Amino acid sequence: MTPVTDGSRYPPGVPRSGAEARRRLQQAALELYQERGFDRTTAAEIAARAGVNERTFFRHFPDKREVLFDGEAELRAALMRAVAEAPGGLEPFEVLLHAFRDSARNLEDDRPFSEPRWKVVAATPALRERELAKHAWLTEAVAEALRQRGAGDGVADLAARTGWAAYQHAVQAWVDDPSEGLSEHLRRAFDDLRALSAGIRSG
Amino acid sequence: MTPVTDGSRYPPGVPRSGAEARRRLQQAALELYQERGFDRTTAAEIAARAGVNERTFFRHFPDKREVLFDGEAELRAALMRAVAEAPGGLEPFEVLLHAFRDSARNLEDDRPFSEPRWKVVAATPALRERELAKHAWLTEAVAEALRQRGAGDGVADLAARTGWAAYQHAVQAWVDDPSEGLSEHLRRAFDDLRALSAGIRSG
DNA sequence: GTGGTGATGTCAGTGACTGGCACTACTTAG
DNA sequence: CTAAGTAGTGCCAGTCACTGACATCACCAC
Repeated sequence: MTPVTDGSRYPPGVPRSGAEARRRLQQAALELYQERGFDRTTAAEIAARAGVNERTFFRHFPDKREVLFDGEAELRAALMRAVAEAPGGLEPFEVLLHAFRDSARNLEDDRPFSEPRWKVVAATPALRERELAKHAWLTEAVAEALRQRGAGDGVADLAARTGWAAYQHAVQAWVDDPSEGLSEHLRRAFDDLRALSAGIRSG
Repeated sequence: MTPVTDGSRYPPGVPRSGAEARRRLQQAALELYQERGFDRTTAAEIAARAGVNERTFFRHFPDKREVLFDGEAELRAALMRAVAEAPGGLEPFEVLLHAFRDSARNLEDDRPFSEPRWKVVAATPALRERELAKHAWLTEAVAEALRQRGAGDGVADLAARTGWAAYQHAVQAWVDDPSEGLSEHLRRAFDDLRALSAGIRSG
């Protein structure tokens, strides 16, 4: 009997929910990116470590980068919800400070889990590019949420862009100096932004 | 006589400065990206239209995206120079407003030439990603220039990030409404930023 | 005209990603 | 309990981005 395709080497007993394979692929990818670096890791290697076929990798993720950026849709939704649920009567930047602090809590809780991911992303140009694209996407979501809160188009866009920039500054400061909480860094970032802006002579 | 490799099909009479081929490749790439879209354009097609070998394309540009992002080093240098040469005694944001207006002049002059490029970039996710990476690179340059002007690390980073965000907002506003100059949009962006920031309650 | 240098052409090869088809596990209607 | 139906996977062939190695060609200096 000549060896024919057996159709599946997927481990027996493991439910084929798809979510399982997905998780294993993410885990395997992160490990390999840490061990060998992103560039010297092939999709086939990731799939092998996850116990699936290379083709399956690309069924779960559109490309090698995206495997590290899962859950951005949830983050976007959470961010928009936080903006929407901020107390009424607040100025746009105060709304953002409120929303970012919300997001900050998750960030601080997940730090031990997501720190290795950060390091890999920070060390890999291709992954930083993707991250910046995700941030642009999130910034648009923030602007949209501000609009839904009644802000004008111009104000919403400007506040979202500059507010996000301040947020990123705070995150960076927090990574460099974790002795203070992200919430404190955020507070200081917006305060400093206010001080800086006060130096603009109008006209 | 069997046909052997002739070594070069580079058009005779054309000097091999390299800069010539480079320009032709950029032109061909932009044309093809406009006609068929970035994704359905192969590097071989670009090279063919430019009259060179595919390999030559990758000698001039590290990848298919970079061909549309030439001269960023000069832009970076010009930006840093503009920051350095801003009048003394100005607040950080005023320095940036000054520098961005400088950059804005070039942007407005080159508009007819660079507008098709913008459209292609805006329409192609892969190219937008690259553009965001370039912007991050330029933002770091601005921060560095502010530091060389005596600004502290924290202030330089925050001002560069938020200032760049305001700049991008202004550029977008200008593209949407060219009836006013970019310089005016910039002025308004920074004024609006000041007004927004004034709404932050410190603490 | 001879040698050096820079730009190119040619070829082979790796790896990301895709389409198509077959197969298997889990679900649901009957 | 059996028969579709569906979702998740394996397998294969193919395109294309990109790279390394080597030969060839144009131009410049001596």
